[in-house]
Amino acid sequence: MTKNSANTKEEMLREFRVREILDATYRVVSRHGFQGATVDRVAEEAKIAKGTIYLYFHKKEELFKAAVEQGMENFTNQVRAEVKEVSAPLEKIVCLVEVVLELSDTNRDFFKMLLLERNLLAASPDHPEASHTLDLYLDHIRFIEETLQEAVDAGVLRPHDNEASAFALSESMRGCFQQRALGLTARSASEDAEILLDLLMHGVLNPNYNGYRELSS
Amino acid sequence: MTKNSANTKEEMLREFRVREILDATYRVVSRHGFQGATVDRVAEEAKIAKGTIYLYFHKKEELFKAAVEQGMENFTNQVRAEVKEVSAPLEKIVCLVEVVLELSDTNRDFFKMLLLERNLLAASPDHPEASHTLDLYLDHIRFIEETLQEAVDAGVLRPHDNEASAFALSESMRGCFQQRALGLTARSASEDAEILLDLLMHGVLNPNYNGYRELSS
Amino acid sequence: MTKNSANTKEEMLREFRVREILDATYRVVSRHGFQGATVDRVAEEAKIAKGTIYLYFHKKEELFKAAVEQGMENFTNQVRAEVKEVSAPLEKIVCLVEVVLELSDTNRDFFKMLLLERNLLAASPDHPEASHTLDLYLDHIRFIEETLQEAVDAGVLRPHDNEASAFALSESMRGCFQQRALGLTARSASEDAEILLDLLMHGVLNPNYNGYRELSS
Amino acid sequence: MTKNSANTKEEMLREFRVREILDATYRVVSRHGFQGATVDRVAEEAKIAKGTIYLYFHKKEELFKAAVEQGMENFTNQVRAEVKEVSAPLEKIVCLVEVVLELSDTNRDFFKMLLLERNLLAASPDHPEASHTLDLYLDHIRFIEETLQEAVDAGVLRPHDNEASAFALSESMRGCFQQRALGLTARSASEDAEILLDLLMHGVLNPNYNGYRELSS
DNA sequence: CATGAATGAGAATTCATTCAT
DNA sequence: CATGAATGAATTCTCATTCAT
Repeated sequence: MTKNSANTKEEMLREFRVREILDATYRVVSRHGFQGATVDRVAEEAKIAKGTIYLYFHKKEELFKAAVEQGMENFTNQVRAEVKEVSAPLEKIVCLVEVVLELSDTNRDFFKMLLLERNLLAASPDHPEASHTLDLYLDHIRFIEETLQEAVDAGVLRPHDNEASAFALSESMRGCFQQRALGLTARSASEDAEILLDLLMHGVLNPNYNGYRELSS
Repeated sequence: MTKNSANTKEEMLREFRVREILDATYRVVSRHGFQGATVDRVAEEAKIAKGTIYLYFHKKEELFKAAVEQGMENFTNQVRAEVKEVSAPLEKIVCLVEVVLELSDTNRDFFKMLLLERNLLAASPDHPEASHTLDLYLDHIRFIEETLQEAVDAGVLRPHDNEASAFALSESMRGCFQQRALGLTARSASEDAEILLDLLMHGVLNPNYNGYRELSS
Repeated sequence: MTKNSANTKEEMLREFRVREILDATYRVVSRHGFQGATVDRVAEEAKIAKGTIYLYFHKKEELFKAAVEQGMENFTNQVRAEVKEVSAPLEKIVCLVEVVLELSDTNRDFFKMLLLERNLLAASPDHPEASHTLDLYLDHIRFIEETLQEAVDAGVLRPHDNEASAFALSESMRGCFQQRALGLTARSASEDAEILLDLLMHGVLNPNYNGYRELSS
Repeated sequence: MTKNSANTKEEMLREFRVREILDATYRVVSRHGFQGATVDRVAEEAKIAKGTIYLYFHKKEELFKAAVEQGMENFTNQVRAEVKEVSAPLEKIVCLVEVVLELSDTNRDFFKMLLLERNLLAASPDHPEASHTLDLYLDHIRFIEETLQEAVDAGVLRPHDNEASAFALSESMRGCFQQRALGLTARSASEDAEILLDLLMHGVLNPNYNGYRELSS
């Protein structure tokens, strides 16, 4: 027990330091992008010595990977929490899209860097499949997939390839955010949400048109 | 006339060199990613001296920007050419999706780097709106938009926000390619095309479900 | 207090390093001239890593500017100190000329490079008037000017354009040193001093000649 | 004879080319300084190919040495020519000072670079005594010396160390020009000439002061 | 543990010089 | 002779990482 609490105390201190460093990294990346984010700058931002960072992260890449993953976890956890509040399957989907677009907007600076400059591979380019960052991304996709599946099970959505639509939805939302981050659109997050949902739900085919038979099996 | 042909010869030589260098860049990026792509490596790959590269590109960034833009142009031009062969509006859309997914697959290594690691801003981070790279991306989106519009005009697709669906489609295709590039799916490009088209056309809503009224305007 | 002394210790270490680097620079310049003085050579001479130099000087130019200015300051401070020892106005001038010529001789290698190869503008070519190096030069001139003025005030020298004679004297001394540095004369520094002083004091006109009236206002 | 005239024709072409290149060098140095003067720029300015320069000058240093020497020769030749027009010994000296200062002013850009940035050694740093550039400088000094000597012979100037006063005068004039090139004075060239001549002729000692005896032998 | 000075492997860029055409 | 594309050695500067205090 004593040892355990000692561990716990040390663990807490450690976690506190790690959090401080990651937050500093987060801010540095928001300001300078990943390219301009150096260990020096992170140390300065965190007001600790450069060497201290290496007590908690062995490699620079590890630090940035952790920062990215913390950012993604914060993001996906918030999305999950919000969606969990809703019970109706369809409402859940609506909520998901709205929350994703709004949250992206809130953390815009960091996400801008994350989505536009960084990638899921950088941390382990040779073994992409082993990347924890990738796992987080896939977990998020899976959550979308499950949310869609619930709606299918409830008969709200037609049966279809959930995984594919989850990917498509996720990337479409990413595209919407990218547009705004690049200043290419004046739409608000909620307007984007509405448009995307309409597209996802109804598709673009004219209901009065009957010539698509041969293409859709 | 003589002078003119001499000029042409020099021009051709120059273009040839530029092409050689860009191709080497292309290969180096495919192999090492943008992060690992140094001028030294490009020179070695092109089997020319490092200084020679600087005769054709003033800055490293210029070289990589040109390589990216050449890659994008090749890609979009091929897409346009293929789509142009088709006349029926709906078939055009089908063709577009299939060609994009198949072409991505063909140039997989470079596109993998381009889509996952690179961004549209790197070359001119302070004036994103002025980036030619971004223009190429937007031209591509606009082409998709027009293709969709033709189908709307023909009554095949319902009237809707073309631009948004163009973005969504483009990003969804990008997501599909990303999945394959990361080894996350066993589906073929044409299977992906079929699924994406089905999603785009019909959406996911169950036609027998009537509760979405309040959400769809 | 503790913090203060800690600061002092760090300050001292820093100053020590800076001094070491400047001394190495000094030696490298003496041996290779400014043209041949590279950061690599300075690092090697100082027996430190190249990167270390950049901890203390942001740019190569800054390093060399500092070395030049340190050299000039050492020089002018020594001149002032020696002249201060003397009180009689005329003796002061004699002392100044002797000390300048002798000191130049002592630091011959560095001054050779400084006077022959370097210029007062190099560090800030676009804003020569803002150069601290130039200020140091002008301070030196002003000191000579003041020393002359004292003698004028004492009635030892006739009233005349002090600034012009200060410049002329300074440049004449520079010329003397240059001669010796180039191996063009066998005279000693003190012989040069005597000759220059005679020239400065009496001019070259034959006192028995009366035809210069119309030229001298 | 034929061979001779052929030689002559070739010689003339050669000299013409050399002159063109040197003039271009002259202009490039005036504009960019010696540091910024590259072979590329000279070739561009002369509107010839870079390689052509190497047909006439084996090394870059040789080219710049020749340019400097041509500049100095033009300068000293003009000074000599003007002084030669005058016959009275004293007037000759006056003329010399005036012409030097005015000519410097006329070719200010080049001389600014020459005097402030360049040195007499650069072309042959290891064997300064062997430098032709140095010879030209010394010839100039000797000319001043002779001009002074004539005045001594005529009884206008008192007997004194001509060489030393020639050096002092030359360097004082150089100092005057430097002041103007650096924007440190508003005086005109002829005002400078007058002041310098007064200094040279009469020195600065107060004629009514008798305490300098022990210093002047 | 924390520090931050020192390190040195790299990376980009320049430019004098050569040489095949 | 003239050309100018190609070369590659040389140089500046950066920054992740280490380690003595």
